[in-house]
Amino acid sequence: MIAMLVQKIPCLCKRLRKGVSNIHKTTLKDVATAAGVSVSTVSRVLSGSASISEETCERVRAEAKRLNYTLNSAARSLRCDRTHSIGVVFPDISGEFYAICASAILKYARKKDYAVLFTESGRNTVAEEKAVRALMERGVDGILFIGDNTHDEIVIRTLANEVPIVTGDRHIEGIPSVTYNNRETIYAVTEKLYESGCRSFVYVGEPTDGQDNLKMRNLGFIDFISSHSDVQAESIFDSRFHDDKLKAGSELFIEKIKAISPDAIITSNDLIAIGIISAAHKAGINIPSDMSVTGFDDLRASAYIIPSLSTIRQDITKLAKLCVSMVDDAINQKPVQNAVIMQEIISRESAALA
Amino acid sequence: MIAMLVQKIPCLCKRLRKGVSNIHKTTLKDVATAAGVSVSTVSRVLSGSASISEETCERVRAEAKRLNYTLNSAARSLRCDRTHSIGVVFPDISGEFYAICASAILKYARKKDYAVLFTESGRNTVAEEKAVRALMERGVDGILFIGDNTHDEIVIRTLANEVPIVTGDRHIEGIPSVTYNNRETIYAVTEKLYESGCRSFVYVGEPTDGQDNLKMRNLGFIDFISSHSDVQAESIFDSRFHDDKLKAGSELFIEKIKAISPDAIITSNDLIAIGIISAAHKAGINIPSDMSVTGFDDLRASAYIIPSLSTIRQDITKLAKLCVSMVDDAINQKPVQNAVIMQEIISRESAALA
DNA sequence: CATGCTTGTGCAATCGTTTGCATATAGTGT
DNA sequence: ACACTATATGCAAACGATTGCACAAGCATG
Repeated sequence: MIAMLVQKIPCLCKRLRKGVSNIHKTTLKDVATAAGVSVSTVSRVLSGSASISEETCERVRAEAKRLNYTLNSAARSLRCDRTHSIGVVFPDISGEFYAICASAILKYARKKDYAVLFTESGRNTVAEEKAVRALMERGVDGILFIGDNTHDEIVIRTLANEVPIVTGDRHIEGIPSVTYNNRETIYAVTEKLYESGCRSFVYVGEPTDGQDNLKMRNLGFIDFISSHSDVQAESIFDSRFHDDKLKAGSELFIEKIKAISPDAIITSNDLIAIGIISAAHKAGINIPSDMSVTGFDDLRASAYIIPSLSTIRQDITKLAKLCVSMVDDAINQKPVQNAVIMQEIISRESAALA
Repeated sequence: MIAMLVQKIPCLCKRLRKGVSNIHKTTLKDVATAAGVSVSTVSRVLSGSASISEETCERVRAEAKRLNYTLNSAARSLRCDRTHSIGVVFPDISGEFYAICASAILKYARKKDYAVLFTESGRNTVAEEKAVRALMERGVDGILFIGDNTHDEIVIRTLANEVPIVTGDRHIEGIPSVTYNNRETIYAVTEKLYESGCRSFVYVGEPTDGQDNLKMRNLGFIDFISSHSDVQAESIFDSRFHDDKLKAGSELFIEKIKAISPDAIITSNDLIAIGIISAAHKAGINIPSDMSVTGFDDLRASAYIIPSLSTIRQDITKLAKLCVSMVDDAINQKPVQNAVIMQEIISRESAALA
């Protein structure tokens, strides 16, 4: 009986609007009627876009408040072709770096009155394209791509013709971006280790396919090594890091690094470093007296683990702030300029980098 | 000259629409013209909402694809009074728990074709109200409140009359919720420590004002203690944990816990536990031989720190999945039922909980 | 007093989609 | 051949906010 009734109702929309939940949302029209003026006047009062007499203004505002008027932003978006929202594409929002970045983006976006639509690419081209398509359907005013991306630049380039785009922690020629000086920093770290006496090094990181940051970090290492003939060095790229960096770091140590037994291990990530330290500890190897280990990111816990981790800090808040402000500028047709943020070397117990 | 020109243009919207960036977005009308049918037919084909001849369908779909048609969801929202989006309010999205939760929400929401609008309350009533207001303006179909909240229940209760609401990791009488069994779990943890020989305990956590989870955790502790006369126990609530749990844990240890020197420390958070362990290590106190320490949350790094942390795992993915599915049900007027998720005790090196 | 400017307000079109209703054509049963 | 249904399509009215244009009233200038 009830099933039949439901089936007979032809229009889901109408049903929802007028049907079961009949909380009528106050519209401009309601306010206009209540205040005895036209809809246009109310609109102008509330947006402050024209000269309206003080008296009318007050009456309208009072009624709007009394009736608990809430703007219908779908209507505004339709009319103005502007949603006041930005889309953000992360590889995966759950990592500490991206989570902090997301939080900061939210903060700065709110200051500029943008709503934020987050999506995850899951480091998967197909998923990312779908996510971006959804963002475009939602009519975001601009899109932020944060972090490494496995997918083709061409997608972003094409997209850039339709909507303002800014990339964070990544650079694509011709697209506004905010990046870090990865190469120089790793060079400096290697140099500091050298100065403190290390002569054999292992660089450990994820495979660098298509990820410029990781490439740059390794290049910084190579830069130093190739200009110093008295050192031994090796780079290990392991795809297991894509999944669980901590576990992979641990496994990698047991399999390979222990045999090489270098003076210092430079990693591209704190989690990898923590995994290695954990495995080294179990193997009876002391960090840093037997071997130095450096991380990358300065995770919140890195200062508190034992031994505390020497690492590289990236100012994530600055990245977020710059990204939001750049995409805002791009949306408003203002000129934008690429930015590079300097990383900071943090010396703690696991390696002497002072 | 140019400045004058810009000033003379009266309508920002029109300017944006027809002006500088004149990329005309394909509409139903364009597709209709191209396919030689009416707008309604195109709409029906693309939404599959009515019987349309196979031939017409194909022609329309082909044209839509050729012209790269993208739905204007503002228009649809306006017409149907439904945005297919949900709002999510977090205290702060950058913590590991919330970040993982956000990621999972994104995943399940996408499966049900919802866009997600995240906001942060910053544990601040005023900010939260503003955030919620923004969500309402955007016309979200439902709202998820995740995590502890400092603000008044009344706000949520009032809101619940306007829009479907589900709370995650928190319960408010009369509002659908997904929660964890905090009280029982901490009871069980205390019991296990007791069984392994501990007789003096310190419970360490944030002040529990208005945060039921924290209250429940401490109550589980109290439950056990008050039913066993042969133990010594104390609860310490420290407001410094609101800021930097790691650092505060460390300071608290040095100031107080060291003097008490209990057999076991039960904390309400992994970070607090890590801070304490770090300080204990510096003070020459061995965990767990001198003192057991338990955490709460099972952060990713907790298995890899030294000593590895015994803690309590909450299935965050399950929480997210249930929340999304419940709010979806609520939106579609289906009945919803509160859910409680069981926590899991993880025994590692820092305390014997097996 | 005629003209022009300023200020305050309303009318009505518009944004792109959805959908109730009308209609046209084809097919079925008697 | 007639009525009747099913299928396929179009027409036009909404949804709520914005804004160009029109216009009225008030005021100042020559």
